[in-house]
Amino acid sequence: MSYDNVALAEPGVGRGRVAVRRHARPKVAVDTVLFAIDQARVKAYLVCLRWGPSAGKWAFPGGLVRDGEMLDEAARRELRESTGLEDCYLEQLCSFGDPNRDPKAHVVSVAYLALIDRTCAVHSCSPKYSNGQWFEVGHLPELAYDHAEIAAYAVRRLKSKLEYTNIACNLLPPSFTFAQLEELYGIVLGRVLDRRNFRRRILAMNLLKRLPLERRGNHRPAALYAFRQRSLQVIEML
Amino acid sequence: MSYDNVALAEPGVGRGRVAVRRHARPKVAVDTVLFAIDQARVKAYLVCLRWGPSAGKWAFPGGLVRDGEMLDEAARRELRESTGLEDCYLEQLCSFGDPNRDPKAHVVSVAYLALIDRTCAVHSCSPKYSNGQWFEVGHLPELAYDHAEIAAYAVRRLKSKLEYTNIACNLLPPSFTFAQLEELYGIVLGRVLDRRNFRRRILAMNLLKRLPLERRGNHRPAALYAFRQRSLQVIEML
DNA sequence: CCAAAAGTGTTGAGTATACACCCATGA
DNA sequence: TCATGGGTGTATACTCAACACTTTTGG
Repeated sequence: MSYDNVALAEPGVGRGRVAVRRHARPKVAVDTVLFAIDQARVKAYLVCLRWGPSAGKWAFPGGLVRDGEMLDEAARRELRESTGLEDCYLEQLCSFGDPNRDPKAHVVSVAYLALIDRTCAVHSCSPKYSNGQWFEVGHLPELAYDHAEIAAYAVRRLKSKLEYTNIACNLLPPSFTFAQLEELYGIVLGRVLDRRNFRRRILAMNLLKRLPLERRGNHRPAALYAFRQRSLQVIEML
Repeated sequence: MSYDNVALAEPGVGRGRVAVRRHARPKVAVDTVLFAIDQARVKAYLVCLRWGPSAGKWAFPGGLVRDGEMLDEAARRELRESTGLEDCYLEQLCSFGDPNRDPKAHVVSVAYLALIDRTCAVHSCSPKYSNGQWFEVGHLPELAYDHAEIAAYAVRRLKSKLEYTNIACNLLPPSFTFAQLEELYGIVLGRVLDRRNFRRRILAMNLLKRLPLERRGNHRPAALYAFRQRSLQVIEML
């Protein structure tokens, strides 16, 4: 590819033009869709932009990638600055590069999906933003840039990964009951699941280990489970 | 996100440093993995780099995205310049952003997957490259940058999409026999398929229409089929 | 009439779904 | 003892995989 010589090598592009262009290359940003389950709803964390032409609009936290920085490092850094989260599940979604997606400049955004197990884990909000808040997915406010598209993509990805990976472990506390797990699946997939069949299916995947503990409450105690691995595990379904 | 103010808003980064950084932002490139089936093998098109520290190494065709250019436009342009292809299936894979992936500069690459139905559709080779050639996937030469990783990702994506979309239509001529289709699946998936079961499965997906034509040859004539749609169609498997 | 590839059905195993009752606990 | 949620088994429909012979054509 020889990136450095590309402009010279491109047929039909004069040298004079190249010189001008050198400093008008697209920038790279990351934007992170952070999801958590709260009150039986999938929620996404949005920040309210303080500056620029989109000031006052809501968006996913993000920002420019620094020179020498890995993409996911950038995503983690922006997320930390906007939410105080030190560590969470993070996965790249897709890149969005419409030159008009940001009215001010050509910014290519690499979108990320992040998951945490409780909304209250989010504390601080960067001075970059005037506000930060959880919104129910499906009732998001009007979003800046092309973030509505990013949101739709993230929801689709979450749903599909729930079906063939152990990704759910990032939306639940370290130990949980089957009822909690089933509720999570029901909420995200948007349909009720048969308790017996659900339990069988999940156990067949062998993702869980039963803990020698029970959750005690007002009623019959419920066995607690944990995921065997917290790292992403894909279920083969040949 | 307010991209423009991000540097100022970042805590712990002094203003002096920011000024220096402004012109050292990562660049954006696209790299395209072009596949075709040839002689019962999956092949990928590689170009040999002429300039830069990786000169002499093979890589997927690609280059920097221009200001104001859509990502897929950039991928198509680079592909056109390197292969002469005017139009083909193109889909975004993933972005690769390791700052050390290119020894010369921090370049974030958005990888693309491209498919054509015959290797001989590739003609020209940009003066940017010293050579261009088809290689059997699985016997690729040593690749520049992180292109080996990109190659692995592209192969995985192709295999999985073959199973639940009509993507195969981009690897076949407009009309084809069931034997050709079955051969294609066998080659890409790397295993032999039962002819009767394969036919049943494919017909159940309802992706094909039977043409009122036959391919005549030395033996019994074979019915010709075509895909109903050439646009990407995802099969729901609830 | 022979070789070569095209085309076609059935059976059995395993998997997924639908469904209802008993259990353990705290109040 | 009752209300509440936790936990389990079975019968059936369906899907998927395995498998072999007949047909059509050109030479």
